[in-house]
Amino acid sequence: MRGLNRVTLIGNLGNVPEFQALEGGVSVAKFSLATTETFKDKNGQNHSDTEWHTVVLWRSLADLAHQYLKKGSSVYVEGKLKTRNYDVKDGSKRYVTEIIADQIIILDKRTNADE
Amino acid sequence: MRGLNRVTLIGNLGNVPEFQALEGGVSVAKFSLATTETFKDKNGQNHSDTEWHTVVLWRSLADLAHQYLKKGSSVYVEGKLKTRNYDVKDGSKRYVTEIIADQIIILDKRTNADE
Amino acid sequence: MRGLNRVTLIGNLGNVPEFQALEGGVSVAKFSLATTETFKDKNGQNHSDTEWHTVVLWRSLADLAHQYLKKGSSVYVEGKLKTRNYDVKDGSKRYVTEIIADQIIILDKRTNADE
Amino acid sequence: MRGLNRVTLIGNLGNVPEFQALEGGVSVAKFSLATTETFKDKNGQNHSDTEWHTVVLWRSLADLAHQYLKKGSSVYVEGKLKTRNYDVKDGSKRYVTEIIADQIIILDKRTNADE
DNA sequence: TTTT
DNA sequence: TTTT
Repeated sequence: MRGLNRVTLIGNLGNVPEFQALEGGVSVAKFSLATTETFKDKNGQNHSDTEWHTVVLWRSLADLAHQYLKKGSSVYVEGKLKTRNYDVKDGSKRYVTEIIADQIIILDKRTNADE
Repeated sequence: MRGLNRVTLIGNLGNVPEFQALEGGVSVAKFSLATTETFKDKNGQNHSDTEWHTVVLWRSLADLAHQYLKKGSSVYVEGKLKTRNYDVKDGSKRYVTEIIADQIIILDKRTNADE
Repeated sequence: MRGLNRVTLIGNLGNVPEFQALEGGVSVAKFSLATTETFKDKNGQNHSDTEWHTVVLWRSLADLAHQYLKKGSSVYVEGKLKTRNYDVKDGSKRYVTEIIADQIIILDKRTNADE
Repeated sequence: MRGLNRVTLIGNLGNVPEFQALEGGVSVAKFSLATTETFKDKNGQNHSDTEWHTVVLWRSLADLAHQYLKKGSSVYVEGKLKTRNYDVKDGSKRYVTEIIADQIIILDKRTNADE
């Protein structure tokens, strides 16, 4: 291994995972994950800051997400950053950064995959 | 703490850090970091995949980067993901995801900050 | 920063946190944390492996643990490894490795510190 | 995945890796790794604190360590904590906590495995 | 026992 | 000693 590209998140899903079964039996899922940070400002006031992440899961992780995660679920996600580009009509390019998951831990009791 | 938003990278700088001393004595630096992953495909062929990240550093970390990092430097970066949006002339919005560093370790002997 | 010493755990408490208010207003807490790994063996059988860790918390983290964590609580712990030695009656030394926490996230809804 | 048990270290080897080829073609290596933390005390004095870790590597990671790491090498190690016990002559037990590596990145230019 |  |  020569480089390291790792992301770890704990947060809540902003939507039901979008799930697709691709040709060849491969499945993909995608969801938005909110991570919230709380902090006190210099005046001692509590604030919170929410950051939204796009999480992409493949194969068995996609199936797991599809089966057990719902809007609001709490989850630990581990993966890597990947920036994709796509073309837009006007001929320019757009970039989007996603987290390709390689591990998840479902943190809600009720929706837990081991039940 | 309620959420977790952490990125850890080991890679090489693609450029000299851009450095700015803002009003009020605050400094910022920004650089591109390449993380390279090597893997064998199903035919046993070696491949490598490079991902580019935008790393932003504030205050003393910006100063450290400015002083000790150069193009090609090897560095460990720890921070959090932040997606900013900005307006474009045509009235639409663009999004860019950056890593806001909160720790770095310089991994090159010759440029080491502790020398 | 020149070195990195970081541990991240998600698991369940094996006991109520032991809590002590030391002289000078400093508090300490300590608990055992079980992390469970599940895996399939070569015959496809499911197995699980539990590892026990000693987690030590100081000051406000100790207070938080004391107030919100109980036996069985699910928690994310981030900290560093520290090996202490102590003398035994026979004149020899014993070593014990602990995780000194610097962040925790309480993962149970019901005992959540933010409620 | 239900639990998380992860350690990440950046430090220097205190010794040449001890290497063993076990029966059945499996290899193991073991080394001590020093992680050094530097900090300023309340009087502004610089201090450093070194922690020693026992790192165990199996199979291809053992071979890699054997071939490329030497005393003083700088390395990134990722793995999990495992506490083993062993019996002592007087009938009591001793415990030792080790890091079982599952990834390493060699950080010295000269000894780099990719050269 | 390492490194800067 | 925990949890699913």
